[in-house]
Amino acid sequence: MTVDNDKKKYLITSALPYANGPLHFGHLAGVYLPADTFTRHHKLLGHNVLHISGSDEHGVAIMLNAQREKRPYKEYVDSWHQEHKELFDQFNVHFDYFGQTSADYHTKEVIPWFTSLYDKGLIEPRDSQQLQCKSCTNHLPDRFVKGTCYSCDYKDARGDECPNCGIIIDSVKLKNPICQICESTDISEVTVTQYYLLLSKYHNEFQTYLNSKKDVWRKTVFPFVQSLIKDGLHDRAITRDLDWGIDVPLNTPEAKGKKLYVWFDAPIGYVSNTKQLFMESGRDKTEDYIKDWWGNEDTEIVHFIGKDNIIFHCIIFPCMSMASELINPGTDVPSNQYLNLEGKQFSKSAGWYVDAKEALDQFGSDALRYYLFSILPDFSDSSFTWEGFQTRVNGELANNVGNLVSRCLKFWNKNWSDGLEAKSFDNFFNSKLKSHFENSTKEIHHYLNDKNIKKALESLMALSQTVNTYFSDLAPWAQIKTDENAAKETIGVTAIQILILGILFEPFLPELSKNIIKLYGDQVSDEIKSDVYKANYSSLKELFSNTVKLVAEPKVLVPKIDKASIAKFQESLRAKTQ
RNA sequence: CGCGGGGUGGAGCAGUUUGGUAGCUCGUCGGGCUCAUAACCCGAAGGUCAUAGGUUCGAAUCCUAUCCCCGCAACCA
Repeated sequence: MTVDNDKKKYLITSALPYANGPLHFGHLAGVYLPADTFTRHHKLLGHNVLHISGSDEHGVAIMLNAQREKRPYKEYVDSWHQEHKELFDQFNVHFDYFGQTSADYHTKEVIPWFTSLYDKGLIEPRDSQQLQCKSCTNHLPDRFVKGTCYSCDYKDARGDECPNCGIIIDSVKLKNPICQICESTDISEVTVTQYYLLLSKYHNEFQTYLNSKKDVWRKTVFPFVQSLIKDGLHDRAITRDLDWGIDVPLNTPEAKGKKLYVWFDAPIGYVSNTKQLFMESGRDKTEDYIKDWWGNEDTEIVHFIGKDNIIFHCIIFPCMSMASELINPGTDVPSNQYLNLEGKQFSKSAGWYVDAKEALDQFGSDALRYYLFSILPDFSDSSFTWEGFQTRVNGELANNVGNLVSRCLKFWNKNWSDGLEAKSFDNFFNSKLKSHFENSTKEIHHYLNDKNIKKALESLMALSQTVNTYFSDLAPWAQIKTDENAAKETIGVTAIQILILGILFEPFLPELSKNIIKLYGDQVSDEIKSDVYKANYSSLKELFSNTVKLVAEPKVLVPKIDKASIAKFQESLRAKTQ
């Protein structure tokens, strides 16, 4: 097994969840689960790795919803922040730091970004026309206004695009505009001054960066980005007239009352949260969050996101990072496609979603993680179905893995509860099995390094199946009648394979992994786990060079999902379609 | 000609970059086993790889054209 050089660091980020509503399976499968697995993998390999995320708490949508619920903004985002944090905990998605963009430390981190870009002449104020609702006084960005298309007279055109004729709409020109916030038609055009990030000035530098990603970024990412910039980069407004957000850090009259656009400050949250981690943990005071991590050439910066975030993570944030010279741009952006629900896109407003928390309470994290991994939308959209969930968990995880642990370890406990002596295990270490496990481990690592989580888990499941075959071929239940030592060896060697499987499952299903390892007792140290994960079996061999007994009676590790338990979820969705 | 993704045995998918006997999981059928969560193991059937042309000794894979499905992605986070 090759070991990466010690200098290399992995800075892994997960898209900041918007503190404005419940998270569903799409978020988990698209971003948080793959990121968690990738992180756990590198931690087990002993690499220097951080997984950073946090709540994204600014923006118009949050303002409007907080107003609707008549709650103070801060209280509103705090409650969603808490909610999301708990969900991640229950799903065993672990972050080294999960912060908030409404926190003071974040504001402090954002200001230098703005001033640096401003001082370099990459930010300037410009006037533009925008609609404003006279009734509720809100400014109306594209999505907050509807009206009649000025090209085809379609009555229900959106503020950004006409669904009928497909043209890109300039919302100011819409006929008969209607405010989407208060339904008023009393709308007028006003001139507003906003600050623009002059990405057009940065086109060549960005192009150089992009070219270097041709063979790094996924096929679903690189061509898309390339097509977006074929006409050059567009300048973007990065301020808004809102009363919730980070103040524009300028003392000019134009800046008064303006806030930074949420997408300007949000990605900086990755950096501010890293800094806050070091501040709070005091883990290694000498470790500098910029010098050692964000600005370090030996750091691989990996942004896990959904495809709706590509523009920001592949174009705007890299430009901001390079132009401000504050941090290095991302190395890889493994953007996933969308996960649908029973064939249709999740939609909170239409009620077409499953509250991840409710499902978790019913089924636990192993079953849901397993199924979500198996349908991970890494290269194309996929669909969550309750029937698929039941089939895959029962047919694969329960039957293949759960039952394997049961059949072997129960046999062991029933016949030799005092333990098995060293010679029962020894054969694993000089057999073909060992190299088989080494090769499989190598394959799994290869896929994980490639961020191909689905494939990695498939390899692991295939490995588990070979253990079932091994066990069946030797038939210890027959051996024990004629040659007890042979039976002991079958059980011993299978038990070792199960333990290794348990350790290899850690990045995917940490709960299951823990439960399997637990059966073998405290003697399976973190060091042994780490060695075994790297397919180095010497410490494991040492452990099994004594008599070993199981410390716990094996229970059902993976309960079957019965029809009745998924029925109520299916039922509530069916009600939504009527 | 808006852009992107996709169309492979009954279902869900891999394989397409670098052409060379069409693969996986589930389901179905037959057999074995009885340690185990009615689980496990072995074997079999089942595909003109959306369609039509073309290149080639050879095409799921390359080229051209057409059809169908999904999404909207620089002011939805």
